[in-house]
Amino acid sequence: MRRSSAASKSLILAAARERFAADGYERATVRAIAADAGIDPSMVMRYFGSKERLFAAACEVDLALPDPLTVPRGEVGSALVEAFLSRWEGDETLQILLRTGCTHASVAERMRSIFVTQLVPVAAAFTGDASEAEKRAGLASSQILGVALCRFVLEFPPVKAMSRQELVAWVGPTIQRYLVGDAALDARCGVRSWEA
Amino acid sequence: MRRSSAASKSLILAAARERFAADGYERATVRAIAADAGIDPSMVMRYFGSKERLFAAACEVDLALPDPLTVPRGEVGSALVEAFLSRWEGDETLQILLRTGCTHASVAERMRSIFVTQLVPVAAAFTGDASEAEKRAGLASSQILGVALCRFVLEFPPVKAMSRQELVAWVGPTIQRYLVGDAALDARCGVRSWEA
DNA sequence: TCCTCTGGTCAACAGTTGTTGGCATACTGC
DNA sequence: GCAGTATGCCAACAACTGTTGACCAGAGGA
Repeated sequence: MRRSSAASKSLILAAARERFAADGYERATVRAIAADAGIDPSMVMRYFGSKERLFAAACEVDLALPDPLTVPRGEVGSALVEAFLSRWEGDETLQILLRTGCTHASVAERMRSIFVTQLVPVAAAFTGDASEAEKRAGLASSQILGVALCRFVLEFPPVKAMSRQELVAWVGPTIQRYLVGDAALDARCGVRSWEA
Repeated sequence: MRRSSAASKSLILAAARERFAADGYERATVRAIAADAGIDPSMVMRYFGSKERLFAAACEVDLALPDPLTVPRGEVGSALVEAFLSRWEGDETLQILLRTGCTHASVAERMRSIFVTQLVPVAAAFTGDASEAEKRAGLASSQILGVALCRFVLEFPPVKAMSRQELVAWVGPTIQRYLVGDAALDARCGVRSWEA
């Protein structure tokens, strides 16, 4: 009895997260994960039942976004970008979701539900209209996921190289406009109003 | 001799594009592609040599972006968004690249090179500084790829449901600011200047 | 007519995958 | 001491993968 079962389990989980994040679902083989963890493949099955359930365990996530009501209205955009970057750099979970969500419908579905339960409420704090809140949250997601994609997954050199402050300075205002900007004003006279 | 070899080849290619776009590289098996095309798997190998070369043939792409000098300076953003949406809806190539680029380093590399050769020049038309052009092109990419991701791949309901004009109205100004906005002014007094 | 060339079918290969069951080993409680 | 249990290793499984080569059918020129 070298390790406790809990220790083995978390070893496997850590290795799995790394592999899933780096290679995606199919190419992260149970054997490779087990080898990384220094554990027999059969133990993976014993502890997690199947590869699919191991995957599910590997990508549990809570965005832990800042409460929109605790930050000044004019800084929601940059606060969100900050929060997302931290979250993204903190562990590999979001990378796993993004990488595998592109090819696995069930993971995409999961991302959609995360989006609905965690980002839509933020947008809803700034508008009474539920459908508009969804739209605004969707736009904000597109920009945030796009940054994550280019910076952490595709690794576009300039996006990867930009400092965090620089990124926040550029992208924050975009999110700000999407979330609390005045759409009507935008439409009327060209965008100008997300500082509101 | 039922079909010409060219006809078979393009049948296979069409089926391959669909499968790669829907399932990604690994789960789009040669057998499945061949079955879709109504052709024996061995013919796929005969015509394309290997699965990898079939994949390469399936995702040749030319963005055909508008020449930035032919559109009014104030409309570059919306013109680009329009162009990208058309390109994206036109065929499955970009979907293949995005879906598989998330898990395959070589495809990601290819996306990076497409980015450098096709988007950076657009940004460079508005600034003398090469490194700033890269940065601006990177930011624009992040927003454009993010929209594509949410609309065509992850299918976030609100982003998928938005009309094209609506999307252009929201996202166009963002791209405009990234490409031709005044960064110094942004930094000094809050963003306000991408109409320039 | 025969021969050849082209497009197509079929069966099989070697390797890898997720998954399973049996067997050894060490620790724990009696 | 012993039995029971939890942990780990090993070999094997069936299924599936990309890929190969042998063989067949029919068209077209000699």
